[in-house]
Parts: sequence; structure tokens; C-alpha cells
Amino acid sequence: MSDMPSCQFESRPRRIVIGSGGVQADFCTNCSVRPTSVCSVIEPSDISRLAEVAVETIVSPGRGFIEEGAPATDFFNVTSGTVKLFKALPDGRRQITGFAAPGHFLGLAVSDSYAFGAEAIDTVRVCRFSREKMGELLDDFPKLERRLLEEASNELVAAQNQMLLLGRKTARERVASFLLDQMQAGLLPGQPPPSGGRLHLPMTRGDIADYLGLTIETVSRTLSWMRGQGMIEVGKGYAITIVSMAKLEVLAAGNG
Amino acid sequence: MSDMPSCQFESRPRRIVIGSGGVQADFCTNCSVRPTSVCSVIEPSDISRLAEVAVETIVSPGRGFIEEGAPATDFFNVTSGTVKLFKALPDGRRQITGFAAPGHFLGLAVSDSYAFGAEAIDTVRVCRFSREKMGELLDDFPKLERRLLEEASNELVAAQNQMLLLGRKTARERVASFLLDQMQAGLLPGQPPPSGGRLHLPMTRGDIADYLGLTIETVSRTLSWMRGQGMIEVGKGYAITIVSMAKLEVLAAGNG
DNA sequence: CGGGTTCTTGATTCCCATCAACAGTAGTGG
DNA sequence: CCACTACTGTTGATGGGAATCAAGAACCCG
Repeated sequence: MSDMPSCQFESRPRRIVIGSGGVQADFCTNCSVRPTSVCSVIEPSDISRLAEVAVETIVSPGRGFIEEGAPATDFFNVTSGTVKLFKALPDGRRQITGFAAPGHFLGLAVSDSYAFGAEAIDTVRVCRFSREKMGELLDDFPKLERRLLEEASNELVAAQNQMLLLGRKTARERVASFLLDQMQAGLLPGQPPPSGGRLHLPMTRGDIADYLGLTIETVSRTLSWMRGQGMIEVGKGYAITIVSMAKLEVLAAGNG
Repeated sequence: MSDMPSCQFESRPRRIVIGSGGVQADFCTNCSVRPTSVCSVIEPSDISRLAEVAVETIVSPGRGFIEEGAPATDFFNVTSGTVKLFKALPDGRRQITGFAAPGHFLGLAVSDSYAFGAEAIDTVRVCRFSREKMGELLDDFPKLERRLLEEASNELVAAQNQMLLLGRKTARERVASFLLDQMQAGLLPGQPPPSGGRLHLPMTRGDIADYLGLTIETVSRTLSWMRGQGMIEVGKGYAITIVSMAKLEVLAAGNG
């Protein structure tokens, strides 16, 4: 967790769609996250409208692409990789408010400036929409608005769960909840089914700590303790295997 | 904080609107929170549509009217009083996720069941809409949907701030942030301007503790310490006067 | 194989929770 | 009006869980 580098895009726009001729009409049609993202509500016949305003951008690991407090110019849709979203205090303390996986929509905010920062964990691809053009889309496709409301509601529920975790759970309960959430998240997006209880967490211990309101050391100790209890196995790199989901669930539900 | 009583409404529907004849057309028109609530986006000419589906309900202090996990049948709009929203763990630990003041819309959730509980702090009046009828309104008034998205976005920002508070701030920083937020909230809703730094907090120390992820004792001690520092004055009942906003702001920004 | 980052483990500290006692405050009924 | 009770808030003493400080170990990548 070195100081965050400049928060510019490492913007390699791979595909700036040009005319309306439908040259790139398959850009969105063939997008891997379309079925699960907000874009799914746009009819195939209108998909070119979407492709016209979307710009694909690649962000390399560790690079920030949204700076907290900066003017909110764009919306984003994650198409691959994992993003961490965070807020920070002046002295450097950092709280990760969430991880955004493929399909996740970023940038919902009424304000003119971003309320949080965003940084790529691994190599991330995002679809970028200018705020202005997004507004036009919303005017033309009411379904899109409803879908965004749905998205926001789900995030709100997640945020409330996280508040309960941060305010009232012990370190063990937090880590257990986190592992179970990650397990759950791994199931959804049509990914290769995570056979057994095998998890591949893209984020570091530091990220987990900043997400759970703990320190790196406490996260590490807690994982070691869980290993000792036969709840999990800690592999090399970022691999963790859940051995006893039941034990973790007891912990996560609130038994220190 | 005794055990929560049965979460039924103490439902005294004062006004069940009957026909479409506009008998009660002024019900919503004259509503005191209409200018600041989601209802403001409905044109005066369509206001009867709103009045038809709204049922006013009074909830007495300490009474719960949304039970976490119960089937989500209704939406609510707070018209007077203050509501606490919370989530709980099986063993009773409780996290208040927010306080809802007049104008606040409650019940946003995609799920079929409420993700949080709600309880009246003082005497509360709410407008109740059935989920079903709300859906019809959304279909007919796209503006309403956009307004709800706005509302949800704002709540999301507040939730992220609260996560930072709960995960990374010290007790003193939390209480300072809370007092400043309450000050801010008191300014908005066309209320009588809170002259000087005088606050009238409707919630108990226990509620504040459950909101800030602290204990009653720590909240009390911290307020006493702030009094000793000349930051605030603690009056009888629920009155607190902010003497030095500047000192509180330094604290809230992150200097333990 | 180095050099740097990340992770683990141990020793110690400290902030806040817990336990406990008491003081206000409010509501009730004699 | 004044006990009487119940609740809420304040303050003190003590303890514990996680942070901090510190040192290696493991891992990654060129």
C-alpha cells in the first residue's frame, strides 16, 4: 500500500467507436458481462446506441482510475478483473467500501465529484461512459433507469451488512463473513464453478484488512487461527480453501 | 433498549382515501414534506394518483414498524418524527444503519423481505404505499424512478461515509462526525433554523452508540471529554450545543 | 539468484468494552 | 406534593481484543 500514484487512466482506449454505421455493432453484443450487467436491459436492436458511447479502457494492476473528490465525469462498467473502492482520511487511514467484480456498475452519485476512489487490483477492463452521454441513454431507455435503481438497492443492502460487520462484529466474525461472501460472489457471474471450497482471492491481506476495518496482522493471525481450527486451508499465493463452511457460518452469524 | 415488541403497526390509518373523486386531493398537496420528498416530482395535476395509494400511519415512540427479514409489503415516506433503521445479530448486538428524518423514503429493496428493521424514536407519521401500487406509480411516472435513483445514490454515499467511520475512526472522531452530521441534517428540511449551535437530538445515548459502533459508556465519556475541551455544552434532556464547530471539524477529519 | 514486497508470528501497548455503582430524570399513583 | 419505581445517563475500576512495534519467513519477478 504505497502512496497511490497519480489517478489518471492508464487509458488505452482500445475501441473508440466511430460512426453509427454499426461497424462495431457486435462490440456490446458479444460482451462477456452483458447478460449480468445493466446493459442487459437494452434490446439487441438498440445495442448500437450503447456501443456508440462506450469506450473500453484497460487499467493495469495497482492503478487508480477514480480519484475521490475529483470531478465525476464518467461512469464505468467493469468487464473483467477486480476493482477496489475506497475512501481515505487525510492521514492515510483507508476504508475499502467494496470490491467491484465484472458486471459491476460504478459511479452512481448525484454529486459532481466522486465520493470514493477506485483502483485496479489485477488487470481490469472497464467500459467507460461519459456522464453526459449516459444521461441521454437514461432519457431514451427507461428500463436502464430501473435497472440502475435495482443495482443501487442491492449495493445499499450490501452496505448495510458491511456496517453491521464493521460496527458490531469481532475480528473472527468479520473474516468468516468475508470468506463466505467471497464464496457466494464467486458463484454468480457464470464463472467456472468454484469446485470444492476453493477460493482465489485477488486482493492482498492489506486490502482485506482495509475492507474489514482490521490490520494486516489481525487478518493474518485470524486466518492462521482458522487453519488451526480446521475451518480453512491457506494455500500459496492468494488461494484459500474452505474446509468447513458450517463452522464459518456459525462464526459469521455472530459467535466471536 | 428492551426487547423489541411485536413489530406490528400501531396502525391508526387516519386517512384511507376512498374514491378517485378528488375528495382528498389536498392530502398530498398540503403535505409538509412534499417539497423535499420523492413526491415532489409528481405534477400537481397528477397528485390525486398519489393520494389514492397513500395511507397515513402513526407510530408511537419505541414501536417498530418494519421487521428485519419480514416480507416486504410496503414502502414508507416519513412525514414527521425520526425513525431508526437497524440490523441485528442473533445475540442482540445491534447496528443502527441510519436515522430517517421527515422526507426520507424507506423500503428500497429488490428482495422480497426487508433487509433492516425500523422503529420510531419519537412519535412518527409515515405515508405507506403498498409495493404493488408503488409499482404502478413507477410505470406511470418515470420521473419518480429517477428521483428514487437519486435518493438511493445519496444513501449510498452516506453509507460509504459511515463505513469509513465505523472501520477507521476513533471514538472521538466518530462522535465529532456524528454531531456535525446532525448539525448539517438539521439545516436542510426547511425547519426552523437551528440558531447558534443548538441541537436537539431525539435519540438516546444507546441509539447513538449503536449508530457509531460504540458503547453507551464510551459515548457518554466522549461527550463529557468534549465538554471539558470546550467543544460542546451538554444540556438537560437531549440538548447539545456546539460551541466550537472548528474543533469538532478537526476531530472529525481524523485527529483522534 | 538477489531485492523487494507480502505474509506470518511474537511481544507489548492501548483504546475501548465490560463490570459496577450512583446520580439524574420522568412517569405513576397514593 | 412526595415517595416509589424504572429508565437513562455519568463516572470509576478493571480487563480484553485488536493495534502497534518488531523480526523473520515466504513469495514473486526480473
